[in-house]
Amino acid sequence: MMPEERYEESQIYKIRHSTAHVMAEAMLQRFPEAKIAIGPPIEDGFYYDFELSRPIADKDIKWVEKRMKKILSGRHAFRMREVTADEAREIFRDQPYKLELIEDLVNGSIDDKGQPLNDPAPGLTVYTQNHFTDLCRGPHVESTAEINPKAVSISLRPPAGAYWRGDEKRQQLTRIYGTAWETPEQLRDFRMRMEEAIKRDHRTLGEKLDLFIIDSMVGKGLPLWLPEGTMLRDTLERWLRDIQIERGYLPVVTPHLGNIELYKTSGHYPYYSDSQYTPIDVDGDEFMLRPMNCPHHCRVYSSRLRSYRDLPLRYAEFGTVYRYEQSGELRGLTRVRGFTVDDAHLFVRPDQLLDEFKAVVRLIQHVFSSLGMTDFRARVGTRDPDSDKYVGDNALWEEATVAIVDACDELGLAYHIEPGEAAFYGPKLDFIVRDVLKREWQLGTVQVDYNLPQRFDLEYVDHDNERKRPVMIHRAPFGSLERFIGILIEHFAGAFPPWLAPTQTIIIPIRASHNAYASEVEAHLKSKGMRVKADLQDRNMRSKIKTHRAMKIPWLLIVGDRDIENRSVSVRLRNDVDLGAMPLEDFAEAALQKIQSQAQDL
RNA sequence: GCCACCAUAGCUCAAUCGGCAGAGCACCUGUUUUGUAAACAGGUUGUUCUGGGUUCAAAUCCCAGUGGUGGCUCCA
Repeated sequence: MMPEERYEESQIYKIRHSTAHVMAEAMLQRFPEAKIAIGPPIEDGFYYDFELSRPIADKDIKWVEKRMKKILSGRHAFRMREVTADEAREIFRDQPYKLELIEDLVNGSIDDKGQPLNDPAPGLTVYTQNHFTDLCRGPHVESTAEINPKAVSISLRPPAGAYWRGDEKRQQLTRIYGTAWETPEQLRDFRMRMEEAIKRDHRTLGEKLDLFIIDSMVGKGLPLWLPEGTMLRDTLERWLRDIQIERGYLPVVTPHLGNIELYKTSGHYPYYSDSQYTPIDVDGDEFMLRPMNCPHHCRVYSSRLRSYRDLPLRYAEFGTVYRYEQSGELRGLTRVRGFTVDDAHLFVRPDQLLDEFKAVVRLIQHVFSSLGMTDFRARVGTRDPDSDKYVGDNALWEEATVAIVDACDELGLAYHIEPGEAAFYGPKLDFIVRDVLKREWQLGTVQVDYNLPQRFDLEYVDHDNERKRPVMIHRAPFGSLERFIGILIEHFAGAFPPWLAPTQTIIIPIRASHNAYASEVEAHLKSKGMRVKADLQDRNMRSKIKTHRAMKIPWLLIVGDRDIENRSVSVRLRNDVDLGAMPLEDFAEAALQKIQSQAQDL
């Protein structure tokens, strides 16, 4: 692969950064009393945060956009100047956010525990274009002549509230988003990408394809799975369940609710109380909707005395968990309040850890590749050496981290290490997938845990007759069924490979007189295990084709007199390829082959 | 939770300046029997999200709430 140019050094980064300054200039002309905060480039564009005296309206945005284009057309140079701290304080004397930044730059900032985050900056620089000066490290374009006004827009994304320095206890500012490209063609492509993303939005497709709904009477963030969506979900579940049973996993089922003592023992309560629901009173005892499945599985382990010969024990459950999410954060299936984890907990001896970990990673790789999801990266989350929020002793952490990294190396998995991303009880490996909007989603996760075995006092009797502590591996290839299916919908734009398609084949009789044959074909394919329906409604053939095509059914079988005579079906694919007539048996064989091989094509 | 925007028939949307709430699709009833992207005719469907206010008059203006959308914060 070609080494990619770092975004921060690219021309488009400079364009976006400079356009952000131009937007700030135009905004100050519309809102002279505005206080400016920060305005960095981001993926696909830039933003700038302002404190405004009144809400910003669409007509303000239009005005500002127009003014920006005028400024951009003015061939104004971006001039950099080094200033002393006092000069900077004078320049920005009316800009409290800038003054705060200057102090942090001069002194080096510290976090709320007094730990230094940055060293003091060697010098301060300001950039000026036209009538606007901003505290800025740069770099910028030489002149606005390098920015094409026709490749800039600030009306594609609505303004949003954003807290100063991302801290919800501080002032909420108005964030204006913009996008800027090198050429108008690139801007047009970006618009088209956004439109494509909207077309693929799993919330729209989910409704159109009858997969799921979210009903306000049932509650926010609590999806209802319709029959078609449930078929898809069940297919995924059955598939993974079978794979897991082949690999020695043991299915268990545990309740959605548990006594609060369980979660006190596990440490989830009150440690994660922010994302848990208020306990429920049951005859004077407190019960909680479970936020995780692992405490229940620990108690399954504890149900009898274990020998070293019993390990590894791999308990698997599609376990539904409930977590409080702030209402503004809920989104379709990708962020919900109740969801099902394809969970398993492996209880292993320390000497089994590496092999078991590798087997889990192989399983996850198999799951992703079977679904054609190739745009993912792996992240090894290790602990932050300067933090004390972790449990367990250093030697065990070191051992677990080495096991994870060795496993990745031995499997040839591309990964990068991120200190500070570990769970509090152990290091982990996360699989991060990119969707069509280029948003990254954390899906599968594997975590090594020394903490819960200790908290639940889990033991096994080793061959030397000593009681020892097992290690736990938490793992979930999908992460959450809901989120995973949401991403699958967008990934396939609703056109699922046949093995996943809720309905695989629709049979369309040309006339009512062909209904009997259509039903016969339906029964035949059903007996072979296909998900198939004959559409016998009193409507004409063409309108049925239109309907089922829109539902992205993989195979449409048209049957008429000629087909009855030859015991054939006329096959039309959802991508509008017409395969013509073929013997029913040939179709069944070909379709089953595609289904059984989990083919991506038709 | 916070900021902004939005809410009209089952769905997608219209309704000029505050002046009788409409269309397409869907659905129902007939007619039609069709070889690959919507047959024809007729019909049903409304607490204009909820509650309050302004007005002779409110889908439309104002206030509050509920729900949705885009962000922010958080994410075991």
